[in-house]
Amino acid sequence: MDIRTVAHAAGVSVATVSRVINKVPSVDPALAKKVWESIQKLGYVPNTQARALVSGRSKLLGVIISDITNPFFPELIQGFEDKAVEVGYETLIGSTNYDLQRMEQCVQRMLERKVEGVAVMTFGIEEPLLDRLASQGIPMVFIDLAPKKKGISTIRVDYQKGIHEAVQHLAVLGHRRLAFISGPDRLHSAVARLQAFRSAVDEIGLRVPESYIFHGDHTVEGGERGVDHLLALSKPPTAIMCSNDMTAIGAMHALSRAGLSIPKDISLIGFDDIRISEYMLPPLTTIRMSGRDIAASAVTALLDTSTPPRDVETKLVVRQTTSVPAGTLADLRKKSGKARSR
Amino acid sequence: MDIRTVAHAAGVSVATVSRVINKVPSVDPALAKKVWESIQKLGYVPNTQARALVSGRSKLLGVIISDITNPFFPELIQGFEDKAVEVGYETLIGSTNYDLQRMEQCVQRMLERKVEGVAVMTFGIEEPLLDRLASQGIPMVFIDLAPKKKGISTIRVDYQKGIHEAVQHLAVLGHRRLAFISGPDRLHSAVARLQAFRSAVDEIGLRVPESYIFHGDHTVEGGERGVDHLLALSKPPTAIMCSNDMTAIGAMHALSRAGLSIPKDISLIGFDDIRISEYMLPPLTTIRMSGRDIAASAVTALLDTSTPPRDVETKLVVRQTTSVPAGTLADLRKKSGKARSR
DNA sequence: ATGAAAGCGCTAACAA
DNA sequence: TTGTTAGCGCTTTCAT
Repeated sequence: MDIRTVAHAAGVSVATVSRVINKVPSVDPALAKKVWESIQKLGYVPNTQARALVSGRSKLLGVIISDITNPFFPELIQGFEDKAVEVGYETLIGSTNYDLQRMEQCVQRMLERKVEGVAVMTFGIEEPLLDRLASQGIPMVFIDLAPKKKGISTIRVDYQKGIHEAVQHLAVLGHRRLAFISGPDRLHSAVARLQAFRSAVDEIGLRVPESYIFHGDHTVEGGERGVDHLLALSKPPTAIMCSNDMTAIGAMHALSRAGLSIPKDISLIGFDDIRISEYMLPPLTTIRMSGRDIAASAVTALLDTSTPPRDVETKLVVRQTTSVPAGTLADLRKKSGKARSR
Repeated sequence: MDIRTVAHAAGVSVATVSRVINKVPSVDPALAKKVWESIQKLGYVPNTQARALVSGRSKLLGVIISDITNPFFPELIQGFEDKAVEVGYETLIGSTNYDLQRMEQCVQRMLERKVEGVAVMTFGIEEPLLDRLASQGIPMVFIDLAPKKKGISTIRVDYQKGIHEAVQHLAVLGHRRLAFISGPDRLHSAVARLQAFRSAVDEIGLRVPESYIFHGDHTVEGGERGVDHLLALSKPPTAIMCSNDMTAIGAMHALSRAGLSIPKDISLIGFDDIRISEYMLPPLTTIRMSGRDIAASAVTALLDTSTPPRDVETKLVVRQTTSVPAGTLADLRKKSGKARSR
């Protein structure tokens, strides 16, 4: 069952069938109709491999992510896939699991399948792997960090804005002891978030002791460990910002395990605004960065290497994990003589 | 840069290069070494499309899921992919978004890419689509529901066990008014869960009024609506079981919005045990069904059509969203004269 | 053990 | 507008 079968059934040449399938305008509508009918009747499905082989176009786009289990990535993938399908492409997903060897496998697979572009949405990539991609002239797109090579574009995320808003928000509430649970250092976007935090804090004249910066790993476990560390300090922070929502969720868990209530005893802010955050109890205040936007930008960038992708913004979404610091409340209580506020 | 280039560089024929790549044992080790060196030096990558075209084997397995945004599915995909890579296959993911048209597109894509098997991990599939797959002799695997055709296998999930345990657990705590927020009716696995609930409840001689059965849709929103409905009843339930964890999470949210505390005022049990459930506040009591197990089973079933896949079990994981019903507590309080228990 | 050559199913250049 | 035909890069007989 191939294109010849259809050609024969419709009484035309294979070239005509090919033209019909590819919607080449020059074909006689009557003939086209006949061909479509044969296709329908025979249940013919063109063989993508053959098409790709001869045309040199795989119609395949790769995305490399680190951990499909972090809800941020499915959202991103969904956005990527939606956009890709929209422009007639398919998506090859590679999940590295933060493992270098798997990353290598991913790249190899992408190469073998002759993808027409790959979006690297993970902690950097080894130089040699990158070169292999680059040497095949495959367009690439990165988040934040962009090795300066042609064919490589970067989606810049304005971490500053959202993080600045968050720090302001905390400062206005009266917090002076702000901590930060960061992501893995090798992950550029994590480093950028930490930097943004540092500069935002600087700006309002606050000093953050190094012990208030905990190096996590963007997992719930990292968040838990971060809180354990922070709580063990002689003077714990009154507010914690996290490098991503998964970390914040882990933090909530550890905080609650420690018998602390959020936001009464301690304020918490996440980053990403994954869908589940809104449904945490209490709903998580976080900084929104749209995975879908990033993904859509990525697809566009891969297909049109000439126009640089537009930046992605971040912004604070205030929900219910932030309030005035415990001390303030205690003072208020004493002053007003009420046993319980609220 | 193709197989000929390598052949030339190594001073052998293309056939030999092909044999080396495919590890055909008959090749002279010395020659093989030379070929590998050339491959290395040239950075040659075999073209999958060409290989697939000539060999008729795409080394591609498809998974169709309904909603990549529901954390259960990424976990499943991860399991599928891990297993697939292990046996030398790649994964083509199709997300239908509960949309029939997208389901059709998915099937079409799978057909075009000549997948060697597809796992349908979503609410059924339209008969004609199934026939298209079947007519190409593509092995399929389903969860629960198995259209009786050859080449189609089924992974049976023992919903009974876990749900039975859950109902028992609730009954032992003293709950008599059990409600259920189900999933979409067209989704067979959802219907099976509801049935298991009904039979488990029957077994302990409880009667569940129809108003206690809310038809949700496996999303957080569905869970919220379910709770809204249940709370509006003149005699609301004291415990709610949900057809999946996302529903339970939505329910937690709505309950908390209504000012009810979990599990003091109402007990809640989910289904799936997605990773985030453990991190909810309070941690969600739920019924575990391993997506990874299902996925691994699915891959095995697709590659070996003769051996039927083994069943997947479910089991209750007690965390902190269940306790004695509010009434009981109130009685206890009165009797003991304490203002607050705990 | 190795090589020569015939396609796999399709597209695209060229001819008619 | 339609048809003929030469490959795309590879695997796999069939010879050697």
